[in-house]
Amino acid sequence: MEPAAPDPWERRRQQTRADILAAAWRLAERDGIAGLTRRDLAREVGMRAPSLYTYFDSKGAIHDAMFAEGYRQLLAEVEAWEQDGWDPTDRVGSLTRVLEHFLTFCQASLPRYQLMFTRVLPDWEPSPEAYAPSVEQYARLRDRFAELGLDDRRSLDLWTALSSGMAAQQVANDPNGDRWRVLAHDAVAMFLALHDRTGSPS
Amino acid sequence: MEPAAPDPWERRRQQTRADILAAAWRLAERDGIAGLTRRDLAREVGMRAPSLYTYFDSKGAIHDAMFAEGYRQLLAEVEAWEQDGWDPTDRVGSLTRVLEHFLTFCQASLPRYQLMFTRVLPDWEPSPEAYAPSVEQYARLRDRFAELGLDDRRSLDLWTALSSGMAAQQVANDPNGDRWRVLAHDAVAMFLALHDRTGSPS
DNA sequence: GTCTATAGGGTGATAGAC
DNA sequence: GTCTATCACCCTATAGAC
Repeated sequence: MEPAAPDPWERRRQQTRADILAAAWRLAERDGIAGLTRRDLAREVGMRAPSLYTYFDSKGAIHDAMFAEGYRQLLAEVEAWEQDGWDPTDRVGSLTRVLEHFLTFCQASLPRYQLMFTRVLPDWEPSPEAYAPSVEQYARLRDRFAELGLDDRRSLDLWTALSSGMAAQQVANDPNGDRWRVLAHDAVAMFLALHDRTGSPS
Repeated sequence: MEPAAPDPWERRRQQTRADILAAAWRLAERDGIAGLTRRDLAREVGMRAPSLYTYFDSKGAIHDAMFAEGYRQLLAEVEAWEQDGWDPTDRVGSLTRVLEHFLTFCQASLPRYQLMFTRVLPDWEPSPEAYAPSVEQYARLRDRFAELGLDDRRSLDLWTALSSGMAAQQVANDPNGDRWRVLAHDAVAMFLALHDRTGSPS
């Protein structure tokens, strides 16, 4: 993200920031994303709480960085999924694989899921900069749907509701299982059946 | 809920509890469900914060009471919806009306929606007693689906994912509009199309 | 630059006087 | 039952030593 700075001071600063973020994810896995406190985080990296201000202006800035990191990871995984198995002539198979991968991604880290897709943090919302990758993700989805011949907003809205709903149910009610993930194929089949009959939602 | 107690002291106590709950909903509408504090709540009912402990053992107990109240309201509305317009011979129409009503219910009060269906409160989850009406609600849904000939868990899981996902999208992205609510008919049509073709999800 | 120490304002919760 | 006083914890932020 940041331009490569040959400045060794800047390099060290970025390294420390990365260390702090890694520690933040560790603590979030342990205590929940909302249980992350500056004191704990500082202790985890061997600092005192005020020293974190050198690297992050506020607690919100830490959440911003984690949020952006989550979307970078999602974007990277989406590219990998598409590399392996995206086929516009096989709509059912392609969408099913994407949905299954998405659910797996959500299950892989509960705090990451909560941070990216829910509003568990009452006093924080992503800054516009942190939000940008999320918008990019949506634009990418729209392009892929256009490839499949699904280019109306209603179809996309129905898909986001379906996929986000399945993720929410899976994470909340069967976090370590596959109760909803195994329904991915059915979900995609019914979604596409609607469009195959009428061309687009009535 | 509580057994009718002719004891006037107990009556007055229940009245005060009801007053506190009403004030809690007022403040939650104004400040968000997570912005509800005991000090504000006490001031709203003309008390000091510690006095609330006479009526609610903890802040969680207040959320419990609000949660249970929300499900009592939902149950009452569901019965009204079924009174007016439930017809097992018209599956598309019946489910569409239920879904539209459900989305309207979710939009009617953001704090109620968040309390009942999301986990915006990091340090609270409903007690088993408060959770009971939620289980009852699910059992009722299962019965109604059985009436429609949809009696397998997979169908029910797909439906909960679809309906909760639509509610989440509507509330989060178009809280005062109908962007997802107008898709209710399409959602139900595609859901039932899957079952009409195969009898049940493959 | 990085740290210690500390301040000021929130929160939920409790002890004990009245 | 209701109050005052207080505790423990969290947050943000700053002054000043090293």
